[in-house]
Amino acid sequence: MLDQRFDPKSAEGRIYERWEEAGCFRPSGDTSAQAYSVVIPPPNVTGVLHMGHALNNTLQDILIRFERMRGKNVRWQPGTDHAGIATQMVVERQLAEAGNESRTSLGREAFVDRVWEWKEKSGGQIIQQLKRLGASCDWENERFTMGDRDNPDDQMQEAVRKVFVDLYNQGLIYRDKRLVNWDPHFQTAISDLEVEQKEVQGAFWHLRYPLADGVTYEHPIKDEDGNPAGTETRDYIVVATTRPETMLGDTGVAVHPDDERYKGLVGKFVDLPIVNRRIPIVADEHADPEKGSGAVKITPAHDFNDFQVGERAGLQLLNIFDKNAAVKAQFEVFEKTNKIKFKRSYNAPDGYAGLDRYEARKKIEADFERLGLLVEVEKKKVEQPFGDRSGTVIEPWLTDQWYVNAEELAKPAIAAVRKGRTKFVPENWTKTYYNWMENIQPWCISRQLWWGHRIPVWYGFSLGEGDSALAATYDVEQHRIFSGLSEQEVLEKARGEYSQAQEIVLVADEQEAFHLLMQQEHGVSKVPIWQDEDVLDTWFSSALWPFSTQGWPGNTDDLKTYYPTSVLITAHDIIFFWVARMMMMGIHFMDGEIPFHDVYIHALVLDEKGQKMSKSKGNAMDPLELIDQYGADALRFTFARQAAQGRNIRLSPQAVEGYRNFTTKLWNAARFAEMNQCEFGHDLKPGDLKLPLNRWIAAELGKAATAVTTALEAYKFNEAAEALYQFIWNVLCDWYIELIKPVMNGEDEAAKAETRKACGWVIDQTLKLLHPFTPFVTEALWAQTEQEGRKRGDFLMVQDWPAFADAWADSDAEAELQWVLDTVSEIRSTRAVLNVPAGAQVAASLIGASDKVKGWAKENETPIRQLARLSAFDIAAEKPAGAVTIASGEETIALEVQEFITLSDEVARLDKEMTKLSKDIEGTEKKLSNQNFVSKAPPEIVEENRERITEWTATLAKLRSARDQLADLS
RNA sequence: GGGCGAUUAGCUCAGUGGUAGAGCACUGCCUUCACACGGCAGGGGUCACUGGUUCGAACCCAGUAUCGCCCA
Repeated sequence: MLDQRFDPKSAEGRIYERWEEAGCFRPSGDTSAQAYSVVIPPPNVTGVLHMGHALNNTLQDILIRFERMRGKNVRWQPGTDHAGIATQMVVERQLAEAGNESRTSLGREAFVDRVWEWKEKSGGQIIQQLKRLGASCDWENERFTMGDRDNPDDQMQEAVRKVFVDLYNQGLIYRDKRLVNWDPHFQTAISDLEVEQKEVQGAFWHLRYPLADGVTYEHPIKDEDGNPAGTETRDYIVVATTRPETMLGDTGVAVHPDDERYKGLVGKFVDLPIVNRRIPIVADEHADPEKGSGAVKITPAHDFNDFQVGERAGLQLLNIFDKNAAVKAQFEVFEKTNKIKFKRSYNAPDGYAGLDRYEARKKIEADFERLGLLVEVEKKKVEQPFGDRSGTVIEPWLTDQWYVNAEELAKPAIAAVRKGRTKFVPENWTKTYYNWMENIQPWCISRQLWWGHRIPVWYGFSLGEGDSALAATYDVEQHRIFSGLSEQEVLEKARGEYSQAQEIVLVADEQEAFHLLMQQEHGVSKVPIWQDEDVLDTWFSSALWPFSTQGWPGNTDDLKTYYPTSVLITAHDIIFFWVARMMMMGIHFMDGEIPFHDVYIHALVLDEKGQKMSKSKGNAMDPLELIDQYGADALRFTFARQAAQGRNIRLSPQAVEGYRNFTTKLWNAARFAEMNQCEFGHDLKPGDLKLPLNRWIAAELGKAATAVTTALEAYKFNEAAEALYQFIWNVLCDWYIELIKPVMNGEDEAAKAETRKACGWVIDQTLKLLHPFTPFVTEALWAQTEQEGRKRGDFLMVQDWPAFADAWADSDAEAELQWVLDTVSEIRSTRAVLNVPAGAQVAASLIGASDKVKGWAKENETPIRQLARLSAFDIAAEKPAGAVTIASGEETIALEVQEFITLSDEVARLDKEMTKLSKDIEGTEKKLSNQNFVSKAPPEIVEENRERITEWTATLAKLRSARDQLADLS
């Protein structure tokens, strides 16, 4: 006997373990079956399950379970991402908490060891949390983007190295000195995507720059009302800036070429205060005459826009900050002809060296004030770039980094979507994809971190004439570069580059290399080479996920079977970071084959008010708490039910509670079936059922099955969930179970036997259909409804998907039961409107029905009487005196409720119905009298309208006559 | 500045040319033998606005307004 309710808390964990032990999550390996594969968006190894993960993995699991039941050879590839910065941050914080040890005091090797230790111990807790959600991943094939620490030949690592080396050899990865987004907190470069522009309270500093060489000009001025009031002679130009401290690195002032005010100044110079440098005034369209004074200071080495202005105007680049974003003691001057080259350096002005950028800002303001050159400080909201991980303000900084030529790789990736080889669902995301891919910038892939894939590049000095140490070039740009899959390979390459007599020695870094070289006073016999100290952007390895997880660069069976993957399921905030890059890498390295056929972009999960959930806002809901409270099934069904394409999901605990109630409803339907000795675990074929009632529910089940299947094939999770909800609650429970109660309590043993079979079978099929959505409660019911002599055999999750489509369609039974349902509903409604006591048994009769309907009435007399609470349901020739009538088309139902009702209620009921009908009839008549409608609308639509009018008119006539009789009575 | 999207019942949202829907909330009745995490019945909407296309528009087109997100 089933308990009264399902207890998710005690059941879910057990069920999951049994699935896993039985190997239910492994691919079937059936090579004759169609392969279906999905790679999980690998959560950060530091991650904890949040609502986004929960939704994302629920949707994946629904598809995976669905396709598994459909007999496909399914692999859901799980794993985690090493998450460079995030993980390094976690471990650094732990070190700080544990004592005073820092990353740098520990040293690189020891620190990386610590991170691995952390990863083994506490990393990947999110995997356990995914299991609580019910995710049926192929855990035995779990992957980590950093591979196996102890295996130098690890394939995940090899994949990364091979991709880098191949792209380098193809000229698609290159080293360049450019402005990067520098994160002063982590002291690393980050990519454009990792920078968030935020509006913050800031200010505009209006500064006077004195004109050089005694130049003056006439500046238009305005009076108090803002009207032009002539000009004044100025020997200075005013610039406005949000970052006054960067003036130390100014190398020009720009004005708009069409700005009449400054036309005469272009080509002249200003004497830059404090640093006392002469810098030119140039014309450039970047200067906006409407903003501030219309003149802008140009700091090419510390601002992306200024960089471009500098390039156009041929200005020098002046690097004033060190890696902490503090003022350098020595400013470095760079020039760009075709490449940016170091020229010389000179001292920072007195008192500035070592100041943090914000301290420098204060000092600049004070100094300008002192010099009488500060016009005003205007408080203003300004956009500032922040590192998405560190939260600190990003400093544009001139450094050497590694870049991927994304523009080149994007071309085939764009074409693949254009040709429809990869489809976005919903389709409108393709525009977002194109928009970004067609304007893609070089991808900065090097990071000055320790946790990540080390860049497989080694450097050596250029030795120059005579191979003497003194002739060696120590300029970074002159270094020789060796890229290879292994140290072995790199040593080989280096041997080829240097002279035969020299021994190649691997050293730790450039400094050590330098020492080694300097020890060799005469000819160089030992040539040092050292590896690049940087690691790769985390997304570099995630970009390979669809093929690296399947064994590439090996030519494995997995790769052949599961690549390309069937669908990628992810949220839109990751299209650029991940989807686009997988497209680029997949196509490039897999002989032009796309990484996935479909990309399903699901909604973001917001809180009840439509706000993004975040820890800092304190509005984050914990999926695990909801699972504890309502069960994983309830949360999953809520997601499915709300996962309509193209909209965000606002999640409320109330909704989850509602769907928990739904699982309870199902549970109790099964409980009812069990109590009535329904038979589970057998099969039925169309034709096996005789009773219209059973044929009807089989037809309804078939319709639901078709709806669920088509919806899931089209990624319409909400429609699939809705079809199931409706079928289970509104059809199976509200009607079928109520209708079979009289049968079960009746004397007709044959009918009982058939109904027991039908009911058990319908519930079995329902469990299958519902299983992808609510795997736990359905699996529990499957197990607990196993009966003697009818063994379930295997788990529900590996049963065949119901594929009876329309085989059970049965128009006779459907028409009959529809009539029964309508009849019961009409009687109930009339009773309620007339305030007939719910418990009262009243007599009813059917008048004017066709022979067919009379047959239906006889056949279903008992259930109708029970559901509508009738003492009798007879067929009569005419209405009993004083009875209330329900008019519907040709037939009339008379209810003998005189004793319970008041005349006014009945008048009101009739009037209300008549008003509505008259309005409907009028509208339809108007439509039909329109010649254009009759001649141009499809004939079936016209016919439908005609039929409606006929039926409504008949009903209205009956209502009117009932109303007339009432009027007579009163 | 560019792009994408939204606007439908009190709330959250489905609904891509043929009589406006769901869940929740609300109202009335019901301790009916699966379920009160329940049953039955009911109220509630100029489908943001203005034009257009069409026999017919929540749906297609153009514009307006408001709100949101992404990119620069």
